[in-house]
Amino acid sequence: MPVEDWLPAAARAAAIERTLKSGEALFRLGDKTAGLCEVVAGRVRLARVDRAGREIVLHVAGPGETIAEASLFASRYHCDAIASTDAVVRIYPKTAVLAAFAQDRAAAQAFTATLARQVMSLRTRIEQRNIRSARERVRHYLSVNVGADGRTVALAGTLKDLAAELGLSHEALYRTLAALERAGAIKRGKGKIVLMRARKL
Amino acid sequence: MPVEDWLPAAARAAAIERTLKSGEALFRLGDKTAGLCEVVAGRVRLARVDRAGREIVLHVAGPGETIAEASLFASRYHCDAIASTDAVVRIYPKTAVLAAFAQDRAAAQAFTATLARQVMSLRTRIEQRNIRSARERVRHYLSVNVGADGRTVALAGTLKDLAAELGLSHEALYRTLAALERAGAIKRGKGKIVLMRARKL
DNA sequence: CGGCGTTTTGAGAGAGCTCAACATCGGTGG
DNA sequence: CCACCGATGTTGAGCTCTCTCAAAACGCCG
Repeated sequence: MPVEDWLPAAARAAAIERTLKSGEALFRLGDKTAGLCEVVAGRVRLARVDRAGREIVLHVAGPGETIAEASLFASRYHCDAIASTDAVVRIYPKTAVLAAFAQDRAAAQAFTATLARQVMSLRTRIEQRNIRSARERVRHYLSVNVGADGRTVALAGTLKDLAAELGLSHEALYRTLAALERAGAIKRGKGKIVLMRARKL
Repeated sequence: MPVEDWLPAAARAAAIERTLKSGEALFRLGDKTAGLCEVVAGRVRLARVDRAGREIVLHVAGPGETIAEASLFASRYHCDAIASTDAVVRIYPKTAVLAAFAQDRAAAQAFTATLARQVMSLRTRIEQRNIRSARERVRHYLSVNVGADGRTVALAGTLKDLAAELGLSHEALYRTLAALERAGAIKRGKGKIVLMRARKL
């Protein structure tokens, strides 16, 4: 849900805009929280680094999406936010947003509903990450992310990015997609995947 | 955070109490949502069933914890809730809770903060589920769930339950715990695990 | 004591990861 | 316009680790 639809103008007016180069960090785990953040352009990923030094992608946000909602109630960030492409973000300071919620009940409730939806989508992601099989994981991703036509899945970034988002090695993803295409289950296009025969997935 | 601390008495008065036998379902995916649910006694797990017929545990709630928060804003449940032990739950009807939030701003904000925390803990769980290695996954679980003393991890149910919660086969969990104990990293007691040498974990 | 579910241990197979080599593509600069 | 370069995309081979199937020891409760 777009920020303009529910965040009162007073809070929106306090926004700070910031541009990020690809690979640049918006914030790091442990930094003090600034506030709610909306992605205006590009893509920003939330990630943590495991003890083996590998990055674990928790979420990828595109234009219109917000990140760091939970940080309104925390003093420190609990993960990294890094631009996956050149990006522009708007930061709504914590105090301004909380003040707006105190005055505008509808805004507060809309925000709560947003969080509730996020909880559901995170559960879905847990379900995905619990799947060991690359094929099933890809299948699950495709079925969750089909567009309105029910057959097309738009790909935001590179396949390598997707592999990271899926928690697979990029080789495994390549192989799985190739196998699915060979089997006639999908067709790959530039920046998209079209489901051909759900039966074969 | 205990429900009594933030939910207004008016909403609490509308609660319906229900007892569940071990294995009994509180609700199933697709059922119409009733409202917020608090676990009074026993343990209730949230789970989905994957297409291979295996159950994927999304969360296990114990006494004092609430489940189905997100369902306040949805019309259908998006996962199953099943009693892992004999249990008692209190259901606060959706309308009563939403009405309370409309009147009591502090309650609404406390609820929002609860959701925000849940988002964070779900992210942590995604991180965990992304780990392939059984050893690392157990290590992650232990480090996230150590008690106040920093060395003891209380186990709610059986090791088999824990294996399901971790998304591991129970054999893998047994072997991993045995190996960690042999290495002197942990010590197992009844219903608990004590960390001995974090170095060896 | 008998029965059932949990806890253990063993062996084998499958699947993804890692390392490695190579092809492709887009952008840059001569 | 073309050569170069880095990153993405692709494929191959071997290894490791977990899963699965099996079987047995253990513990608890009637």
